[in-house]
Amino acid sequence: MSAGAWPAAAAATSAPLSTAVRAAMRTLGGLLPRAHRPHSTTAAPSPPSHTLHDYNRLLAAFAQDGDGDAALRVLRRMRLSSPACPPTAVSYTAAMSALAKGGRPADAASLFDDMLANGVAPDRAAFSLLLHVYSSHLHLPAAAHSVLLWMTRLGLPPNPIDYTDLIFSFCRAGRLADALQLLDEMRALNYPLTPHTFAPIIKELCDNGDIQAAEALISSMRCSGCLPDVVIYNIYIHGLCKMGYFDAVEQVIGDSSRNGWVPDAVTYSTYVAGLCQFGCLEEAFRLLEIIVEKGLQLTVVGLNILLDYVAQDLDMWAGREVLERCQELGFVVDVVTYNTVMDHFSKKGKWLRVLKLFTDLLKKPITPNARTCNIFVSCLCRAGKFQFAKFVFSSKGFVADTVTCNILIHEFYEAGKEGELGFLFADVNTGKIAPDTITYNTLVDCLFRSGRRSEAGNFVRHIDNGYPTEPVAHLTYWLVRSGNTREALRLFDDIQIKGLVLDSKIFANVIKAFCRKGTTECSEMSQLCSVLDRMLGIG
DNA sequence: GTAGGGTTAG
Repeated sequence: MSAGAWPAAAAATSAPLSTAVRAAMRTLGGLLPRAHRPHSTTAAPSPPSHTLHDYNRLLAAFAQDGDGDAALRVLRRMRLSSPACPPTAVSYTAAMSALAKGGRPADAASLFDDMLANGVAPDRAAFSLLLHVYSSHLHLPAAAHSVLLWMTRLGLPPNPIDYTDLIFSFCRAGRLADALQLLDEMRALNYPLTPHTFAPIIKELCDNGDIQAAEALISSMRCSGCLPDVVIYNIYIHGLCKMGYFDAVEQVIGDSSRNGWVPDAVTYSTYVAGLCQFGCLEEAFRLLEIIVEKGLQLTVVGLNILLDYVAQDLDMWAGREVLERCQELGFVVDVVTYNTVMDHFSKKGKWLRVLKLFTDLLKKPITPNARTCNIFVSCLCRAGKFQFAKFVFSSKGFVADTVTCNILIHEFYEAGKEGELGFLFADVNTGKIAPDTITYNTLVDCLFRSGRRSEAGNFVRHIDNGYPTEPVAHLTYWLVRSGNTREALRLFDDIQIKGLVLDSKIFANVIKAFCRKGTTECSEMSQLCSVLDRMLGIG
């Protein structure tokens, strides 16, 4: 290997080296790129030959770091070094693990094939990892299941964790029957069952609204000696909340100590969020008091959900009170909390309050994100502070994205200031911001509403390869609403002449527009009928 | 290497 091969890759990896990698590198000094070697005035010693153990240690360290490229280089080095040190199943497994952890699960799976092609027999751990990659990373439970059968045939019996992995994967794919069959197999094999095995099954049952089956399975756990823990009950409580069965939630929590578990912050946050979603804010607040009395907190997600509903259903000032109270109580708040509160103030037109929150945020160890910036810009526009918005947009450190672009287009058009959008389109034209379908929809709406009907039509004709569904649906809506139904029909002709299909979204908008017009004139009704005929393919 | 609640901007 050339001396230059590594440093470039090493420089590209900005993450600091982990202790594990450093330790392994000390052993393998000769493998290091020059850039990584400690400065030494003496000549480098001739590279020692490395043992399999050394290589595997290094691979294990790269696996921990998720550095797939480095692991692959080590494998190559093992094969090509002289004397050769052929990688074993352990080496391949570590490299697969590095690839999977580094976000390259497909490469990890194909490395398994390389191992076979190189005549190396996979061991149980290699099969387990392959099964894990298929089930958890690639979301391919059927492939993972075939790995399970394959290893069984080879006399390398899958362990309870392999089964649990696969059950999880089947459940996530909605294949409950397959998951239940595996559970039966585990029982038949007398494998120990843990809450980990049941959790995904109970979740799937709850997601399907099958509360009775979930409850029955939890009872069977109690009988079989696998005591359900707080995670199992939290999944169940979430299922109950989604159905609005709050009496049952009370009962499950009331029975908790008898059933040997203790409700935690997730239990109560789930319950609070459930109450909010059903509009039971008073109950949510009562519960909040109980949580505080118990010395527990809401999780930050739970708090954010509560704040969102409080601001929507009561008012923002109540939201602010809740926020302040929670901060007094030492509840953790995060950037989403701030975004939520800022957005609600923004919608109430309290831009100074938003500015205050934004500056408060900057003083805290919380980093604003793209949403924070967009909420801020949108708030300034809503308050008519267009110069301020432009200033923020072009400030250093402000990273505008497509959403910023959509906000600005919408707001500037609303205010009749579309002529000032040059600063924005400069960034779009240079490719700094990529427009998306919402950008196009927004532009169609804005063009039409500012009276530029034919421009809107031309625009839709020229986007992408012509007539993308959503902008067409928006244009259709406005045409019908403004009484230009015939023009909408001509638009449909043009689209169909081009060989394109009229999407149901387009017709949905036609109907919506007619409903909004609220007109019952005969001529209009016959036009609506001809549109409906088109929709049904009989026109 | 495995299970829970999952919120905010156009």
